[in-house]
Amino acid sequence: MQSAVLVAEPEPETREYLGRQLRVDGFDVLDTARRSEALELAERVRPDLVLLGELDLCQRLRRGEPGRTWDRNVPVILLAPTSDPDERVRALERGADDAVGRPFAYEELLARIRALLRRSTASATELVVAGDIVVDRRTRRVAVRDALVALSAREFELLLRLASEPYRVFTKEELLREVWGYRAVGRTRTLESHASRLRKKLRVGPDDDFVVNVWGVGYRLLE
Amino acid sequence: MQSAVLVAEPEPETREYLGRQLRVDGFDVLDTARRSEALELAERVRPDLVLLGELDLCQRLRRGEPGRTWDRNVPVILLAPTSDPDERVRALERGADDAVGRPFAYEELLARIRALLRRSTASATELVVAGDIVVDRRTRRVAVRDALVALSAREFELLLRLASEPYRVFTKEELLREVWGYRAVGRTRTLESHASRLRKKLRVGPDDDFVVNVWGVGYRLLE
DNA sequence: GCGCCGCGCCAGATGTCCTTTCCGGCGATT
DNA sequence: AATCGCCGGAAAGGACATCTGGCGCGGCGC
Repeated sequence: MQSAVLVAEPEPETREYLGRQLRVDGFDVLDTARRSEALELAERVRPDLVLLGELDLCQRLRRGEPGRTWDRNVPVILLAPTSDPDERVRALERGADDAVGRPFAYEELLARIRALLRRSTASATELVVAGDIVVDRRTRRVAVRDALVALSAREFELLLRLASEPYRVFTKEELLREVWGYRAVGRTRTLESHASRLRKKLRVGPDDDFVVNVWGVGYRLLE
Repeated sequence: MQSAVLVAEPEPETREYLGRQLRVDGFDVLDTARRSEALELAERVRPDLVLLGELDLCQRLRRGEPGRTWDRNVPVILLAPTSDPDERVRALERGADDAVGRPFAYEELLARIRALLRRSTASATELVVAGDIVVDRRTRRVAVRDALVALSAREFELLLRLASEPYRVFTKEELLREVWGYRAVGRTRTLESHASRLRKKLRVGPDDDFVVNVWGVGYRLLE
């Protein structure tokens, strides 16, 4: 999933440069030069992170304003006006999560954006997506085209292993070793039986066959 | 409440200086020069934040090690060896939440520590809400759909842990470790009987089942 | 000291899942 | 097309996890 970043920076060249770069790096970018528009966008779009060019906006963003309902807890990084550490300290004390001086190295800013997003969305979800199948390892829930599917413990572990590398073929020995912990060979019927049940449970539409057998080798997820 | 900071820094002068300063600023400080001791302290003391002097420890801290059970999600700030921005980028990419170069300004480091603690304990508010269940950790009162429920100390702690991340599945070992402080495995009956009692007490309506068992794994709050 | 309560633990009952077995059918090879 | 090995699906027994009522202990208030 793409993260939406709001860039509130009055200086046109920097703003456009950041917009371009961040889009290249896979973010949804909204940008504005005006303070009032920044707050309006924060309310309307609810960005995942805000890149601020001005310190006073930081306080307003954190404090909130009457009648406005943006997320006052949104992650914020401030682009301080100079390289003076005091300015970074001031920003951090006024509620910014991070602050970089100018001129800044884009690579470092990008790394800081990613680190902050990582921290603030931690434990939100741990999704493994393979085609139409979504596996949430935190809640251990599985959805096929938004239809929830109830799996047993082994079935879940088996699907998780297959979904971790969709299309790849896993040998039976591999699956028995990694999902069951079996060292010896020969208990393939156990695996086949589970694969069969998993295939059936994942069958939401009539033609669905997500768990695919590869003759003489093993199984894979998705054709 | 004081926050505990683990300072893992091989250079003696820096380590002692940081320890002194941070204590003055109201932190509980543990420090060590040795890597193995840093991991041991992370496990035993469970600090609220780690100040790292070496990059490789960052990865080990995040990845975890067999048999060790510290909080792999603990906030981490790296003291990079020089002022080279690339070193900061590398640290951030390897899982650190923040990175400052050397020499560093203590004031900025302090501000960054505070900002990171602010962000990472943001969810630890007084009122924990999970669906129809409201837990007030200050008064230790619990309400299910506005109906007050009386819980014992352990039941409250168990519910609090479950409610801190509703829908997430907790393994039994995890709950026994985090709620009871047990290290060894095998005392699952104790947990099960508390889970059972908690489930019963939270049952306000006839069909309520907030404490849900996940077969072969553990428990979660809410379906 | 006495009663009450919470806690940890136990054991029987209950329920779920895993494995194995059987059989029919398909794929590959000749 | 025949044969052999491999696989899918269903069903059943056994294995294992879980629920729950109850018991003894220890702490606390009276």
